[in-house]
Amino acid sequence: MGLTNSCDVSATTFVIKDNKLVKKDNEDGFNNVNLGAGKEHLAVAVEYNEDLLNNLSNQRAAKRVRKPTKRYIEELSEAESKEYSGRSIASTKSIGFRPLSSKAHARPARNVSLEGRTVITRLDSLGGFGIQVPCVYRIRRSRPRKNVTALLIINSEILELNITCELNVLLLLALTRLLLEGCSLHALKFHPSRMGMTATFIKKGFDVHGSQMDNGSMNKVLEAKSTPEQAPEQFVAESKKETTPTDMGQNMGLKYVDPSGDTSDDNVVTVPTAKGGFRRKHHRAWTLSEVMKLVEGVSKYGAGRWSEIKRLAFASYSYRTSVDLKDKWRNLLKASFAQTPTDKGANSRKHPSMPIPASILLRVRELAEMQAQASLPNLSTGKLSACGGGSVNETRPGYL
DNA sequence: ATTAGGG
DNA sequence: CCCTAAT
Repeated sequence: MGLTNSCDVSATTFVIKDNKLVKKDNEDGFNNVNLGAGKEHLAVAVEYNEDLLNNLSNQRAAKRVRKPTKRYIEELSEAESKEYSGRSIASTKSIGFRPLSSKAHARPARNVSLEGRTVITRLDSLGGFGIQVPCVYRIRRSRPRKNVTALLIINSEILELNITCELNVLLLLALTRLLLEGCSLHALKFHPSRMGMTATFIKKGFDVHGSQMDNGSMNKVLEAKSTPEQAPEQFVAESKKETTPTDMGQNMGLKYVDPSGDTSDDNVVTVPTAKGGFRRKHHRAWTLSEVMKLVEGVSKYGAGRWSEIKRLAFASYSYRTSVDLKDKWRNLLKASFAQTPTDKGANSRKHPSMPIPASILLRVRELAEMQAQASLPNLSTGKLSACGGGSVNETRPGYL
C-alpha cells in the first residue's frame, strides 16, 4: 500500500504485500503489520486533548480583562516548527503507519487506553461496523493547527497514522471499510485540492508506477474526498457501480453530501498579515434567514450561549461556528444601535448587500436591552423598561 | 471546549 | 473573519 503524503509533511510510501503493510522504500524494521482477515475487533480512534472539564461559569460580573494580545503566527510558527521538526526527526518512524503494542483489544469501549494515553471515543455505527470516532470533532475552517495521531486497531494490531486533523477520520473510515471488505489495497495516494484533500485508494494489482493514474481502466480506484468544513457524519458510503457484478463490494468510496447544497467554493481570500505573512480568510455572507435564526436563537437561549444556539438553531450550517454567531451578534448589535444618520460610505458600494430589515434590527435592540437588564441585578425593582417595542429609530445601518 | 474581546 | 486569552 503506497501511501504518498503530498502534503506539507514528509512523504512516506507504504505498500501492502501479502496482507502485510510494508514501508516502501525502507523495508527494514517495524513496519510489518498484518492487515488481513478478521472483521471482529476493529476500532478507529483519534486522540484528543482532554484536559478540560467544563466548569459551569458563574455570572460574569465584570468584564473579562485580558492581557495584551500577543500576536501569533510568524513569531510562534518558528518555535512551533522548530519543535515539530525536532520531534519529527527524533521519531522518523512514527510518520505513517506504525505498529504499537497490541495490548489494547477491542470490545468497543468508550475509552481506549494505549500506553498510558487515554483515547476518548464514541461508538459509532458506520456501514454496519462498530467504529469508534472521537467524541468531539472540531471543525476548523483552515488548516489544522496541529496534527493529531490517529490509531487504527485491527485485530489487535495497532497502526499509528499521523495525518492532519480534517483528513484523518474520513480516511480512516474509508480505509477501514476497505480492509473490512477484504479488499487488498495496493496504494493510497493523497492529493491536496482546493476543496481540501482527496485520497485515492488503488486496488491491488494496479501498478501505480508503471501506468498512469487516470488510465485506470480495469483497475479499481476508490476515492475519498475531504473538505475541511465537512463533518464525518455527513459522509455516506457509496458503491461506485463500475465493477463487474462479481466484484461487488470491492469498489466503494465515500461521498460527501452537503446539507446546504453548497458543494462549491468557500470564498477564500488571502490577506496579508502584519508580519508580512499571509493568512486565509473565508467569507460567507450571512443570509437573512441565518440572521433570523440567530436572533431567534438569542431570544430563546440568551446571548452568550453560542454553542447552544449553534447546536440547536444552526445544526444544519456546518460552516457557522459558535464564534461566528457571536461575532455576527456583535455586529448586529452595533448595527441596531447605530443611530441613523447619513449612511456613510456603506451604501456607495456597487452592490450593497441587502440591508437588514429594520424590524430585525429592532428586535436585536430589544433583545440586547432585555439581556442587559437580565444580567444586572437591578436595584430598582426593574419594572422600569419593558423593552418598549414602539421605539422608532429607523435606520439601515446594518447589512447582512 | 467555550466564551469574550481585540484586530 | 481570524486570533488569543481567560474560563
